Formats: sequence, structure tokens, C-alpha cells
Amino acid sequence: MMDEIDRKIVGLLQTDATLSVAQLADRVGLSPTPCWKRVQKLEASGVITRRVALVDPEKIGVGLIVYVAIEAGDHTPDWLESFTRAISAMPEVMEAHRMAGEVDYMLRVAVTGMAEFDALYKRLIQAVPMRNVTSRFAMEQLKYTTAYPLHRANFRDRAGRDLEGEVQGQG
Amino acid sequence: MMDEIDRKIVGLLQTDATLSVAQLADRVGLSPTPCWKRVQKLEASGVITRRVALVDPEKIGVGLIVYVAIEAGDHTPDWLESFTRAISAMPEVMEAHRMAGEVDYMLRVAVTGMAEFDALYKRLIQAVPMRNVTSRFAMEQLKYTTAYPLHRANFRDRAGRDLEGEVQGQG
DNA sequence: GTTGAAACGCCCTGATG
DNA sequence: CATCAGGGCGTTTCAAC
Repeated sequence: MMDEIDRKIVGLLQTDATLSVAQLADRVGLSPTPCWKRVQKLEASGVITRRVALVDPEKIGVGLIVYVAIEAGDHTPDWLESFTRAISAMPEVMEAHRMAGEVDYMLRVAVTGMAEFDALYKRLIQAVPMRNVTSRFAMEQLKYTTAYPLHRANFRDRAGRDLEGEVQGQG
Repeated sequence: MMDEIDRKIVGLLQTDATLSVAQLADRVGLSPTPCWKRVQKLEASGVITRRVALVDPEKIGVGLIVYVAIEAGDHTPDWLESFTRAISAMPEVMEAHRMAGEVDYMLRVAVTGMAEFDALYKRLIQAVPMRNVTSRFAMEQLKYTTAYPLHRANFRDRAGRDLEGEVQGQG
């Protein structure tokens, strides 16, 4: 189980992965060696999955973000299979979720402009039948981060106790 | 302007920022020195904005993703100002866009569970008046990437020419 | 663009307390 | 957990082609 120091390490690396182990150790109040071991453990256990470079979408000409809400044509394993394969092959589809409620799937798409989105849309409805597709276009990005919130309730202190009281339904 | 080699470098670093300059140079068909210079330039020019560690949300107990569609209470600068300040202070709000069309704003939220989302929702409607809020809950993540698509049309060859014919509306 | 080389820092691994 | 020590690798810069 992760403790408060692990939480700090993850928090720091989520915002800046160029930090050296020495800097990291300094900021979490540890010496380099155990700090390095913790980082290794966080990677081995799959908490930290990868290190990537983030890019300014405007600078590479991918300025249009579109949220696409989809109602499936039918609810069969085949449909899901075809749909999954289709979006996997589309680099413009950066995120895809299966949803609860009326909307079945939600996509986050990044394209150069309307013309390209239209082409993508056509490829999509051609790959698999859809009952309904609603596209919403972003005008301005107010906030964007890849850093997940690190709640104290999800970590332990050195005695192995929760840092906060039990959270409802999270036992 | 970026050329084909820059495009490859960005593409590689978007998926794996742990690559050494030597490895990178090897894969793009360059020697280390000019490859290193290109990376520096990409960072200085703001194409590459940062390097971060990505984390498995399940492993840190943030398993619930919610898309929130918002219609603003009114359309004044003050409202936008208050709204922006509110979501900036909420780490659970990982993404926020101002949208075209009926929905004014779109949030992507990561929380530990329904209880926490409910608390966030209350904080949100308390911070600023809303005409309508529609929350959609993700059941399963089909795809997720931080890597933007790199279209050949947005890059040049060594002669400075577009790699593809002019794209409609992108001329 | 290329190669080769040097200086420096950091990563990573041990040993010790 | 801390501290110390060391080898090896990668980064960064330089010179010359």
C-alpha cells in the first residue's frame, strides 16, 4: 500500500518527469537511494505506467477538439468489437469511454479542422452502424492536465492507517 | 517550420519520453548531435511543452470518470471569471472546454466514486449559477492517449514544400 | 548534415550503519 | 531509513570535416 511519501512522489512526477532522483528526494524529505527505490517500485507495480512528452496541439496544427456522443446501432458483442477496432485505428480519437445512461459511447477527438472531422465522421459511421451521433465542438480550452487528483483518503500513514476517515462506499 | 524528421521525433517522444538522444537519433535516421539540437529547438519553440509521468487511475483509487455538460447561468464576463477560478481550484476537473452550440462548457472529471462526485457537483453549483448540468458516467475506458495525431499535411519536406496537397480550409 | 572526443552529472548498485 | 563510494551511461558541448 502507498503512503504519504509515495503520494508526493507520484504527484511531483505527474507534473514534471524531468526531476532527477536527487531533486525528488529533496522535495519529499528522503535521501536519494530510498527515493530511487520507491520510484522503481511505483513503476514495477504499474502505478506509474509511462513517461511521455506533452505537445502543444496548436503548434502541430491540431487545434480542433470535438466531443462525440454515440448511441450504438445495436447492443451486440460484434458491434462493440467492430467499434473498438475502428477507433483503435484512428489516431484522431484520443479517448473513448463506454458510458452509463442514454449515450453509449463518448469520444474525445483531435483534428486539424472541420474538413478533417467530417472525413473522420464518415469513416466512423461507415465502419459500424450508429443510432445517433452528437458532436460538440470546443472553442477554447480552459483547463487541461494529465495529473490525476491524489486524495489523502487513498493513502496510508506509516502505521498503515488511512489518512482520513472511511469514505462512503469506498470502504 | 517543422519537417518530416521533427514529426518523427515528436511522435516518438509523445509515446516514450525515456528514449535517449542516441536511440532517438537512431530511429529517425540522424546522428545524436543534430538530433539533440532538434529536441532542444522543439522544447524552446513550445512544441514540446513538458515531460510527465502517466499514472494508472485505478491504482490510485480514482476510478470514476465523468463528463459534465454545462449550460451557464448567464453569459457575462463575471460568470466566466468565477467559473474559471472555481474549476482551476479543483484537481478533480482534469479538462474544461468552452463549447460551441447548446452546451456552453464541457468538463472531464476524475473522482474516487459517486460520493465524491456528488460533493464536487455541489461545490460547483454553489460556486456559480448554472442553467443546466448533465453528468455522464464512464463505465469502461476503451482508449486513452496523450499523443496528438501528427498529420503529414502539417509538415514540410526539406525543400520546404507541404508533404500533401493543400487541405480544404487549412490553406 | 557527419564523426570523434571530452567534461560533467546522474543513474544505479553496492556496502555500511 | 541514512550515508558513502564507485562504475557506467547519457547529456551537453566542442572541434573538425
